Amino acid sequence: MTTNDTRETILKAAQAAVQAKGYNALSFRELAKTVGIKSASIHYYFPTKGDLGAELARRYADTAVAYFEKLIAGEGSIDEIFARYVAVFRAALENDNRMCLYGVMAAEYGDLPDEVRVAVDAFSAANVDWLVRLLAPRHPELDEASLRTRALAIFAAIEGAQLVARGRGDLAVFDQMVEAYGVAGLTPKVPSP
Amino acid sequence: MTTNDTRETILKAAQAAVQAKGYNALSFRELAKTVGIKSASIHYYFPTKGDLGAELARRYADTAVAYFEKLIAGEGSIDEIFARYVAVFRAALENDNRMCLYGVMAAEYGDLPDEVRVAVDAFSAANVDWLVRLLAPRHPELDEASLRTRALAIFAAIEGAQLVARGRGDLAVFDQMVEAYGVAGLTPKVPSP
DNA sequence: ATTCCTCTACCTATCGATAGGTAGATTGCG
DNA sequence: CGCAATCTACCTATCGATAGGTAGAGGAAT
Repeated sequence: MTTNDTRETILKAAQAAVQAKGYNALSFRELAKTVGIKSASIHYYFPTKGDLGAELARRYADTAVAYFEKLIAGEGSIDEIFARYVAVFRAALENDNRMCLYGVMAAEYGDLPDEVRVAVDAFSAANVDWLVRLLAPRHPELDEASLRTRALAIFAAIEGAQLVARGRGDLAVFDQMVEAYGVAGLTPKVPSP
Repeated sequence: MTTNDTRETILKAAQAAVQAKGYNALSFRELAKTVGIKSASIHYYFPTKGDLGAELARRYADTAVAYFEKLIAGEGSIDEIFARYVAVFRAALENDNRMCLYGVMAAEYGDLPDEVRVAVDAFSAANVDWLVRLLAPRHPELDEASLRTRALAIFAAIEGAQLVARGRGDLAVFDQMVEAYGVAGLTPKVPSP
């Protein structure tokens, strides 16, 4: 296993753990056990837990941004692209009822190292930017500020839907809320499958 | 200080801590320090951390329900009552950028003792029930199931707005999102102050 | 005298982090 | 080319701090 493989394995396992149980519940020992190395070796790659957390959040944001870019450059109507966007958040729930990394970390915001906070904030900013670009053509009547507010509201609503649906342990509940957002006119309407 | 006083003080301090940093970050030692007693004394009232957490969530839900009942029985239009409902969630942010106890705990759902989960779920259920009652007169066209979905979506959207606004550290952002929900037609319109 | 409450003193388990070492691959150089 | 120095990717062992939790002494109120 090369360096990058191990590093990557650590990050993947850490992300899964945080999405399932929160940043605070992430322990180097448990993480090491699932990766198959010793906890000291994790410190070799990530000197402190804050380093790992920040890298985790950065990577999560970067991956998302890259995927979102592909989405918006790809084909399909605004509704269809939005549906694929929502599907990303749905996928977290599909994955053993986990949450978006952002949502989990935002909930623990008051106990996060500064470096992690910065990366967490970057994720929400990236989502808003992207949503603004997606929605701008459909809302020529809105000025920049109103459009941003709308984008933020949409992002927040989806995060909230994920949070609530998780407690229910029912994906259908998430879908229903998303549909309700569309029906109400808050978000684009997600086309029925 | 009577027994009930101490118990109450512990609960209040614990709630504030959880709302700020999460359930996992709550420690008996720190809690004891802020209350002004020893951690062993907390165990006298709450044998385990799970007991404390569950009581915390139950009490939070009970207090909220009692207040919501007062709201819905009081005077004012649906819009005005809804505004007072939203104000409850806003108040958490006003209180040193804390979050709703439900939101924090829901984010840590995967790491919660069962007894705490039950109490957490009860809070969302209570909110949905209440919102259904509030909105029913305005939506005679919706059947029971659709109304419940709408109520759940509104609750989720508010929780999400709180989560996102917290990262921004800006109450105005929360207000803007709530207004956006109203403009879009997802929620009643919160009257301007 | 009993009950209630809080304390001291301690336990075990685990936390993040560090020190120091090692097998093996890589690199620099005479 | 061959050998030495260095680097990589781990390891074991341990640190001090802290987690939740417990036993039992002792003070205060009734």
